[in-house]
Amino acid sequence: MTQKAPPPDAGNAPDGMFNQSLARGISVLESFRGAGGPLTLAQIAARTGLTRSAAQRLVHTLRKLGYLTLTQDGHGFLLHLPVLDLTHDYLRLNPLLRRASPFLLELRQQVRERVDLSLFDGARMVYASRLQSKREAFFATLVGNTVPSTSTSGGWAALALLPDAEIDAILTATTLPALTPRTLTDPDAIRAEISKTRRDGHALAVEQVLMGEVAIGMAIPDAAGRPAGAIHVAGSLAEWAPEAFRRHVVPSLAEAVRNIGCA
Amino acid sequence: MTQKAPPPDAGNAPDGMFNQSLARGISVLESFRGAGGPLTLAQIAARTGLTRSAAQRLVHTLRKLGYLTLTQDGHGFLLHLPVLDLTHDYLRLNPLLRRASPFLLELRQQVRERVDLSLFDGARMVYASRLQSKREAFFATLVGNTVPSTSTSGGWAALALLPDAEIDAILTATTLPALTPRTLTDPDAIRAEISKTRRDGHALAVEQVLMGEVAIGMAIPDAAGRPAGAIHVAGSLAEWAPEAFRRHVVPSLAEAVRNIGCA
DNA sequence: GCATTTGTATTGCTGTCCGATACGGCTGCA
DNA sequence: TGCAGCCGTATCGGACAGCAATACAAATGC
Repeated sequence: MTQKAPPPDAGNAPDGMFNQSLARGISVLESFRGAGGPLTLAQIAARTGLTRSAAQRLVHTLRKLGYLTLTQDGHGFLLHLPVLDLTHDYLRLNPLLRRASPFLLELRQQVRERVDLSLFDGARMVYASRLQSKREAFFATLVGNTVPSTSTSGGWAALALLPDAEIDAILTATTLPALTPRTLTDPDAIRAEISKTRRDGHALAVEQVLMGEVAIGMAIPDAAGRPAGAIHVAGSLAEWAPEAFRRHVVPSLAEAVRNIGCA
Repeated sequence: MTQKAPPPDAGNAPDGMFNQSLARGISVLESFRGAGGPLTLAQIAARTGLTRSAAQRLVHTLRKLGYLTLTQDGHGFLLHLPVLDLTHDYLRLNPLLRRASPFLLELRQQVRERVDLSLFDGARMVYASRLQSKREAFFATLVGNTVPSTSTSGGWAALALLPDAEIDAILTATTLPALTPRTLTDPDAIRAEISKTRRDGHALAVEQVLMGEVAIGMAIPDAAGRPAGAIHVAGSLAEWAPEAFRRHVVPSLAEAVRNIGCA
């Protein structure tokens, strides 16, 4: 009976166990989301809604801990290396990655195309591992990069495991950005793709994220049957017709997913 | 007065601007370093040196913020997805990566071997970007993975930019693990490699991190001439004799480093 | 079925964090 | 040359947020 209803967070009840200082400090780290470069103290204060004083003290603390650094020209702060230590611990300990890693390598050798593993997080898929990358813009290859669940083969495959009500919630809550001219933005078109995915057991996406790219995704369920993440295999339309790519990839991909089992 | 002996912190000066709660919360995140799996509350408390109560409150807070999660079987806590958001922001904003990324891609196309960028952090090199990986153990390919500066071509190249006194400090402070049977662990042998690197402008490492691997590294200096990071190019000894690999890689690598300039 | 875990919840005291305010060093505009 | 507006930094008394001890339900393992 412990599982009451962890309040939807938004209107948070007075929580006597919540550490405000820690939350504020974390919000300083998060204030770099979407920033275009170093942030000054005033900018951090503005982005977090904190007092200049509070921001100052938290920045000071994070600096002593190594997580923030003053840029070399002294004109602002940036996230610093210890962040990557957390990254490594997260990736290293992630149960899905641990289970999937040997099979990802095997899959990569079989299909000889790019193999990615991304983690399901509602409206977005978060890249956790990219075994190879050829053509892409560099920053798209970075760990932690996200793409809308509605715009990738892996996302479709993950969404296909959810009940329709949840899919609708995601489709309506999110604005659907057109990453390419061919990206599907019509909710019904996306629902249709999810239906196809349910029928076929895998998703096929053509030029949804990047022009010239075809990708096939399959979801990895967790023990409860909900999507934990997905594996994509991506190829070039210059080398593959979509159907040929499907025939090339699906058998190995399906076997990999089967081997991984439930995460 | 109030500022007597804070906690048994590492003998640091009393710092009225230091936010203890934030530091403790971060230490909870860091407590997963080296963990073999999920941690229980008691383990977190033990690893951080916090009271059970304190650990509880901080874990509670980090959970509400999404950074920690209770494992599905309810038997411990793990780092969670928002960590990767910080990762992405860090990588995206890192000045060295921003400068280097186009040239890394170009270099990769020219040499057609694995190209890595790692960041210099004293005794260790931290992987920030791996453009391709063929043979390695999966977890060695993860972002945030570290290798001793003394055991890699990139590390040698970075150390070569430092004054000898600092090199000695690193060599004596660190225990030098033998990652392979051929890893150099004798400080003088490493000093000799650094000398060669200074003479040649690049480092060549054979089977220092992984058997069967040859790697060439060049350092990227910051504005002050200190090492900011290094680029490695790694190939297989099955395909390349070390000297042939050197001739193949060094011209393109040197050009890339020249183009990147000072970070 | 007792002993020891696990995660969770409550409470009164106190010491830590709060935020207004002030300072010195820059940059750039006049 | 000087003022205005940033920058990051430092200080200080008061109050409120976080502290640690303690208790509880549920799961685990003898």
